Amino acid sequence: MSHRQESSFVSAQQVADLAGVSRSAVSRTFTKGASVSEATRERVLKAAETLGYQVNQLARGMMNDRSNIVCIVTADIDAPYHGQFIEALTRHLQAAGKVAMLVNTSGGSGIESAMRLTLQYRAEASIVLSGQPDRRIIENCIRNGQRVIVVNRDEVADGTRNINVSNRAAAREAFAMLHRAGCTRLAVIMSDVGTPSLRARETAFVEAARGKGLAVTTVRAGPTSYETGCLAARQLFGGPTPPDGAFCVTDLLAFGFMDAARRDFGLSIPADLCVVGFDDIMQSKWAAYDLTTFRQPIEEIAAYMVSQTDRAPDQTTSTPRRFLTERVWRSTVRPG
Amino acid sequence: MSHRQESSFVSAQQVADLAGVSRSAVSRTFTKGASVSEATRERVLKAAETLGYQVNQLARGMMNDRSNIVCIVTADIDAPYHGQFIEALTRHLQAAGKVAMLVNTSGGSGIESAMRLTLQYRAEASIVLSGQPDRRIIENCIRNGQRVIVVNRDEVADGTRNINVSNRAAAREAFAMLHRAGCTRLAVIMSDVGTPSLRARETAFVEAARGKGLAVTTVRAGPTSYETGCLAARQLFGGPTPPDGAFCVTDLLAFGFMDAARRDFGLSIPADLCVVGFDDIMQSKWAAYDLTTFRQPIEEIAAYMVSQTDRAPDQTTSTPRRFLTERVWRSTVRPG
DNA sequence: ACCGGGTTTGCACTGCTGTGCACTATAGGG
DNA sequence: CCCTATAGTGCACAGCAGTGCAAACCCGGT
Repeated sequence: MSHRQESSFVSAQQVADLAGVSRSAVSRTFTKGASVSEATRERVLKAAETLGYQVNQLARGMMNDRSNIVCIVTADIDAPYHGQFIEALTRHLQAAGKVAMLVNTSGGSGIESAMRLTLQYRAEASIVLSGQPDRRIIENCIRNGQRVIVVNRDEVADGTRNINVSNRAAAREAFAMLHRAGCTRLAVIMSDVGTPSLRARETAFVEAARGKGLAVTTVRAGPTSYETGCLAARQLFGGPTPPDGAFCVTDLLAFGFMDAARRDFGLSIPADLCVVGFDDIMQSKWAAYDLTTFRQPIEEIAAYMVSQTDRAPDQTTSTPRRFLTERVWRSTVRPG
Repeated sequence: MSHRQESSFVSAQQVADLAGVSRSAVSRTFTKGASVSEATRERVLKAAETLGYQVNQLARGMMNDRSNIVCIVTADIDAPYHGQFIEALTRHLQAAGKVAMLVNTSGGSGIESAMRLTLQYRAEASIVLSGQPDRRIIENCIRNGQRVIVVNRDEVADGTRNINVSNRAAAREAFAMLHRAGCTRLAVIMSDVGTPSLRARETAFVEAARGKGLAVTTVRAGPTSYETGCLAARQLFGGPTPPDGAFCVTDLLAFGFMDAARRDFGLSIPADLCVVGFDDIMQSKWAAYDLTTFRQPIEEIAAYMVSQTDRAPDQTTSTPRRFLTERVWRSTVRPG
């Protein structure tokens, strides 16, 4: 006889009652490596099947302090790059027996409220894809025994797992490609949010150009979006020094830049203008763009992040893991 | 004195010890509308701040059977349409004080395992964006007191909240637009997954054409993707009856179709070929495509879904809520 | 000083599960 | 037939937070 509301979750006690065993037996049936006889195990499974019982992970998590929840905190979920990243992360997490809690920081509430959610749900780890959480907040997470995994943030807080992508090397190579293609009036299409990884790409490109005695004009016309790319093109080609080679710190920016250059200024790519992007998102191989760019090994990064999600014995700061980008030759740069 | 490991989550007891009050007082300070004096409230808040305490939502959820977790189960998270949907959903969920658990069904484990997760984490509701969960599974969720919200599934199980989009009306209008533009050799670019909404778009278009005495050839060249759109174009324009008007049941298909038609067959749009899409995803307004299509009111749908997420008093089957799509005129159809 | 009314506070119980420990039953060997 | 090793089972407790209830407290009025 259940003392609970009719339409509420089935508990192990109810299964035990129906199967005529103790609740411990039910628990043990669903705990790997516990000692139950085959007979009762079957009785329990049958009763569970009848009632539609599923183990309460919330309670189980409270028991052994392993919620199996991992928080992904990010803004711009609808941006293609983030979408691909989230897809890979959730897939790998589930394969590892964990679940992803997706926390959107675009909603005005900001990142500190996101990290609070992370703690409230006792997530084992937080994967921060975008935004710069305050150092104090991160320290609080770590103090609570949570793992914090961070991409392309240079300042290493104690205990965070850092992941770097070879931004600078790729940016230098981007310059080399444009240089070999004979471009002399160079531009960097940048966004006005100062993410460390984007800044690294910009400065490395500028330095490489300076090494060859070439000046670069940088445009920051807004957030990291297609529209900002359009705007940048209009500023540059409407101005006094139209470029003949551009490095867009993001493929999304490159698309807007290319579209505006072609449609509003009648330029043809790569004849009049060479373009290099960064990320190699799904759209970059679409025929309308066919963008030469640098592939981020999202699958590998996601797999590594998930592996870092396990609570490791040592809390010491590990050296950041470095991932190499791979150059993807397509048709927006003239072959040298 | 804490008997716990050093690096573990802070509990209310520890806060109480530090503040010199009972644990109840701590609980009450963090419970809206409970009776605490201003003095102790401040002492508690101070201690909580010092220790970095956050309420354990897992335990709180176990108490009052309100986990505040809502599961979003979907495949193809990296598809733009899904990305935009997930962004809107998470934003609205967080504004309503809930969190999103993202369950990826692409990982081979399938949808039944996803729904199991949903139950295991005592989610208050499941929002199923793609895939057709077995009727038995849905019934199990409902029996457990969970709300199940489903898009464009015609078969109404008892207690699910259904949401429909005006697929058929839009498809009829798509035909009318192509007809007015003078197209006579029509095609539907379809995917081979039999989602009810996609099928509805196809059949309504075919019926409308038949009403005007026009035949339509349907192509199903693969899953709902850019590449499938390319393939469809190659099949159609390499075949005996190349179309001059195409209805793509998804914008993503339309992009592939247009790119292949332009690049591989030198067609110009809309002079040689008119194209209508469906969804109005972010990329549809990019200059390279500038696709005329039908906008799905994602923001409104997401808001409504989140509102349906609250456990309502009546468990009766509600009539499906219907959302109207809005025609978006761009440049891929000749003006009639 | 005493009493009444209202506000705080602590106790103890609940919800759900995992697990150490003691106990039972069973089988197998001498 | 009896003893022992072992597998299986149930009890009771832990873990964290919310809440009804009763006790304690504070304040003002007489």
